[in-house]
Amino acid sequence: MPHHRKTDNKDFFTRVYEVTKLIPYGRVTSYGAIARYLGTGRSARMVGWAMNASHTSSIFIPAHRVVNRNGFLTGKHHFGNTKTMQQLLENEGIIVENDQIVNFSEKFWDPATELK
DNA sequence: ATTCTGACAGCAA
DNA sequence: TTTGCTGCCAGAA
Repeated sequence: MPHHRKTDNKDFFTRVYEVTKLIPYGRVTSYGAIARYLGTGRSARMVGWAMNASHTSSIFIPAHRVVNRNGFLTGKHHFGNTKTMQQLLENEGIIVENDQIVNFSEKFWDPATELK
């Protein structure tokens, strides 16, 4: 990919969504893990941007399954209600205490090792 | 064209 | 252990 234009930017968001959609029900991953899987390991913040934009997408993107590297629900304020993200996770059997996922290592799904 | 901003992550203190 | 700073880089407050 020699060039990097607007269409490519859109591809980045699309690629982020593609990976996000593959996160299994009841599992979670991190912004950085998605970034690394896409080969842009230093663009974790951009993954956050993509999650923010995903809410306006007509396609369902399970953005609630993306948390920070320590399992904290750092994106909770970007859902309609402050409690929404946690509720969505709890609906999938994930336990959240003090904005952090319990047994995070067991729930963690790393695209780099799970996808081939 | 320029500047500002973050749903992060890593590391220095 | 915890906090604070810095690099990051695509969008647009």
